Amino acid sequence: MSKKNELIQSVKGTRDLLPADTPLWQRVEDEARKVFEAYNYREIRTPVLEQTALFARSVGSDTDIVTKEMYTFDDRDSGSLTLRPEATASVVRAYIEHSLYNEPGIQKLYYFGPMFRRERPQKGRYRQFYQIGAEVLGGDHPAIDAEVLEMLALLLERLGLKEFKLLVNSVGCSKCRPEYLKVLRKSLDEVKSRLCEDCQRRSNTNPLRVLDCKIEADQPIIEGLPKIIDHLCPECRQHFDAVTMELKQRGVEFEVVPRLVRGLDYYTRTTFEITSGLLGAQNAVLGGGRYDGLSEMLGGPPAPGIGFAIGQDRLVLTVEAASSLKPAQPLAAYIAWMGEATREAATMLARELRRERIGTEISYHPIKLRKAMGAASKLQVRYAIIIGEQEVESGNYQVKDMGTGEQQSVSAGEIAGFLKEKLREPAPAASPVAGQQ
RNA sequence: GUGAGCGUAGCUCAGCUGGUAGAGCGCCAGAUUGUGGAUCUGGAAGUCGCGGGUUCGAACCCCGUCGCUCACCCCA
Repeated sequence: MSKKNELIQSVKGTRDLLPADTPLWQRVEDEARKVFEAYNYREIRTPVLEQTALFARSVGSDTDIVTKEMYTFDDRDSGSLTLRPEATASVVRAYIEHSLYNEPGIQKLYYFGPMFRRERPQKGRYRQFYQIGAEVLGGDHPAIDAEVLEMLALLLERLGLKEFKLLVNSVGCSKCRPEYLKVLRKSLDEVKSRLCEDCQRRSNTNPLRVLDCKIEADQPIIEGLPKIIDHLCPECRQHFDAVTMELKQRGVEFEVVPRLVRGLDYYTRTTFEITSGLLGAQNAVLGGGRYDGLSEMLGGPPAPGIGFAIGQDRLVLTVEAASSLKPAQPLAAYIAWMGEATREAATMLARELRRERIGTEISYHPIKLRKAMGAASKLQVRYAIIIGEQEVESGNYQVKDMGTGEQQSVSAGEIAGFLKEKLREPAPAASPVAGQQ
């Protein structure tokens, strides 16, 4: 341990999720899985590493993600590779590569996993971050868009979240968007001088971004700018109207936000975002939209699609802030044994309980009963099982309810069954079990 | 890439105009050799982020550097 051994820390923007954190993450993942599968989505797992060209072509070679945020390196024999900054491109690539378009019906796919973007970290934004996402490929019916949003609303509801807003817009298609951009540029030229510095720059580089400006003083001016939903082609207009109508039918609350523009090039028509006031500046919990041309951009057949990505880090922050989920009861039982003469009996009981999926802890070396009870208490187990020489002799062990302090004698062979029966009942109010509905 | 704030014990933090480090919580042990959560007593644990400078003397002042956080940008 010389002083020269410098401490090695986790890489900037990455973090460890410790045992104190993971139950919430698991809970969010479990709920997402259940909801998605109820809507007939199936899981897909794609590599974290992809050819750089995949993202350059789909996300857009002029976007911030591609120009300055990707972790890219040259592999010895595979050319330029990139740690995925998002997963939609990968899912569509896999869809094409394995000809999933030949499967009957449309494909509904979901995924979980880490994404990588080299940005300056801040609250809710990390260099390795996690997304829970889904894609629907092979259909462009407005009912699909509406169903996706209905599903998302259900997921958030199941996670106990109420403070969120669904924002919806349409960004048109390759036919109507260029027309709109012309109109927007023209209007911007007239008002540009009155906008903030950033917006003046955006007017040239990315006029759509001006609509997303958060500067108070700019708002009245932005209000006056032409809206893309007023410049949609008849097909896009019809699609948008159908989506909003269906959302109303399904009882999904939403708000049409003409200024909602998404940052990735492949989006067409429906775009959406869900924001939470419980986050900081990075208030988007999830975002997504339709991408009807993406499959073709990647060399596949025409295959319209729509999808979303939930920022899991942000969702967890939101759930935490709303404290809508209670921590789970950690463990069911602790076995307290006294002296070497009781070791075997205790070990065998632990083995049996664990085989019966009853969470059990036991000391590896003999300790005083007092210490054992202290350990049981710290672990917050529901039951302590006491095995001393008397118990081994009689074959009846002491089972103590740590909540009430009541203790009873149960024969060794019946303990597993006894605990299983008891554990079926919810724990007393002092230690609620997560997610009981 | 830009800006601001903050780095003192495992955690949360105190430490006045520079005099060489403290509290609470947690942890360990004992009071209590077969019964936990309370209480009391004791204990372990700090290169005061790192490097340099000023000074008789630096956790404190100055410079640099690294890290974290938040914000801009952008996005999940």
